[in-house]
Amino acid sequence: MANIQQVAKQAGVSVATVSRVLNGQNTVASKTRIKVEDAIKKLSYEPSMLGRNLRNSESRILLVLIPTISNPFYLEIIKGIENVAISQNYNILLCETDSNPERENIYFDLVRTKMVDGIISMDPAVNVETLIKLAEKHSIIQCSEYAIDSGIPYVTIDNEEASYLAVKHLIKIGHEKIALINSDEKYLYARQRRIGYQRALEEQGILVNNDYIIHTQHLGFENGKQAMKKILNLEDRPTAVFAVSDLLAIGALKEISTNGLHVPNDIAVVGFDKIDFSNMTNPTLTTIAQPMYKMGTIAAKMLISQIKGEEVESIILDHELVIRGSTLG
Amino acid sequence: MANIQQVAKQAGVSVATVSRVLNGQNTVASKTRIKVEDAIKKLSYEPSMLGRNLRNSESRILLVLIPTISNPFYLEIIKGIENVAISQNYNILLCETDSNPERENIYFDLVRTKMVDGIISMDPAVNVETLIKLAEKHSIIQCSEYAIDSGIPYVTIDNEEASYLAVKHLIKIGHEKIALINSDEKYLYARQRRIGYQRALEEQGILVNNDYIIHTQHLGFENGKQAMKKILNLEDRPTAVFAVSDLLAIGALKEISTNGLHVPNDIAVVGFDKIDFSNMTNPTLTTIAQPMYKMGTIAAKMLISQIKGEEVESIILDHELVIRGSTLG
DNA sequence: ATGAAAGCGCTAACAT
DNA sequence: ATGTTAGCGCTTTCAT
Repeated sequence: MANIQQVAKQAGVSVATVSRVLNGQNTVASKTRIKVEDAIKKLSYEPSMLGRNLRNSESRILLVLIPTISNPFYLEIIKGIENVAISQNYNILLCETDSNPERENIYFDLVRTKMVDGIISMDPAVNVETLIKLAEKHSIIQCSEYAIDSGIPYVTIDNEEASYLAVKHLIKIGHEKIALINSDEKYLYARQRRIGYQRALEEQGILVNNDYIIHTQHLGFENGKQAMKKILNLEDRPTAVFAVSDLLAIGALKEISTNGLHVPNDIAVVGFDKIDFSNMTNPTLTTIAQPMYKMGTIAAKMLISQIKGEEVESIILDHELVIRGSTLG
Repeated sequence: MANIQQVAKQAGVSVATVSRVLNGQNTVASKTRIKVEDAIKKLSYEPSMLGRNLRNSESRILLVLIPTISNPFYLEIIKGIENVAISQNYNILLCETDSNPERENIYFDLVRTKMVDGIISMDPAVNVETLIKLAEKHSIIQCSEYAIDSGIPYVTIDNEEASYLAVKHLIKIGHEKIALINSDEKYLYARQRRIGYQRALEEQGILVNNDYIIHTQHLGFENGKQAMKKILNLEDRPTAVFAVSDLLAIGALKEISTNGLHVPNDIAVVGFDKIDFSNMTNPTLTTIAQPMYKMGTIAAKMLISQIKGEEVESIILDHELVIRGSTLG
């Protein structure tokens, strides 16, 4: 493994000149440049990022924190982040926290120890106090889930409005007994989506029935099945269900058909996220589309700006209702 | 941001002693150790990995190359890799190649420039010659897809046997007209799986009908739908389909029911991988289970051993047939 | 246009 | 048990 010294020697120039060639500076005479390039080729030299990074005091790595890689919701976001990162010569370290504070702390150390230059946090369960403290000295962006007034810039959607839109759609097609499969309301987005749900009902003079609101610990398929089981056992069975995640909704779909009922004739279902799989079910799933890819690109751009020392502002992106088989009689 | 010098000064010792404390060496008197620890706390010092990595000539990052993050098959493998990596104080850089050689080369540079310590390649479309050349100087493991006699250690399953098992199951439950949805046979696993398919048929004296073999460019849901469309248009329509990926099979499932046919009564379907979603469809999917998590842990352990300079041997893991709704009348 | 030299933060060999 | 010091590979300031 050649280093910059050997290249300099081979080319008969100083290391400074080699470095200049490496970094594309135009202060090098083209004759010299060619000598250096020849030497580089001859020694098949590759500059070490370890040296460069130490010197520049950067790692050119961005840390992306997600609760679990199993929810496809995050995949599109990650793609967006990755594409921006690559184009700006950054790489991304993808880390699953499993919403485990201990594990999270290990990952936070990555920025403290300069192993990464900044963090995009997508974990709703993140310890906000720790995050705020970390943000004093390091570059941090929140994506999707965020903390109000934390001073940490975020990119997200209007959860309350989106939820309102979903429920209003169900009401419009004739439903009044609408259940909500929500996640734990310790999360901001869960509280916001519940409020949207309630607002849609109340606006139409429909009484909110607390028995119709089921909380789940995670956003997975199994949680959706379990929640739907409870709903099907209700005395006054709902005719529609709004689940705050597609995976939950798909679990609900499955449980409904397992019980010999039909979607949407017996029970209509609406999900949230528009993951790829929401189009693969039978029937296909009506859902709220989030601009996940865009969210990712914006989060990455924000983080990189912040790393450069620029001011960045939070952004709220648009959502959209996608009507498909699960609400189309 | 304090550095090791300032800590040494604060504690009234040399930088060497601070370094010893940092690295848990037992040659430090406990009195001195306490002084150092106090100084570290007081200055809220965090050692810089940039300095350490340069000095140790390592990055403690493993590169994981996957063709696409959209196929959940990779997710479980990644989890396995990640858990082993973390336990050994490594981190993983996850990179999508999109089976694009250009992009791949950018990622290969990561190991050439010491940005990562080694590579786990899972891309079937990887340029084998480049990979072999790279493996001369760097640590590389192949996972799932591999190159025979390349000298690069790999962990995989017996694709031919697995495919044979799947088709034999279909024959056993009474099918003779069995279609194969395969991917491009430029990939080794595709060739192996086709051989297994043929062997199962021929062993039972069933003639291989080339019209029954459909090739797709990718392993996605849409590809499965398109392939199934072709199969449904066949004059002598098959009564069963074996798809070499669950996503393909799920696409097939969808296309079959779109056409008003029933699975498994009209057409039975078998997939491959046992991704989570294969249990969420209606009917659930019969499939070949690959030990994905285990594959990931083994690949990671192999790579880390190789980085340490140890010899490692390739491993072939067990597969299993999981019989579910799509082949259960 | 080019070179000499300092220094980023750390570890380890060697000296005491 | 602890300190001194060289050096990992690079970039950049300052001098020429």
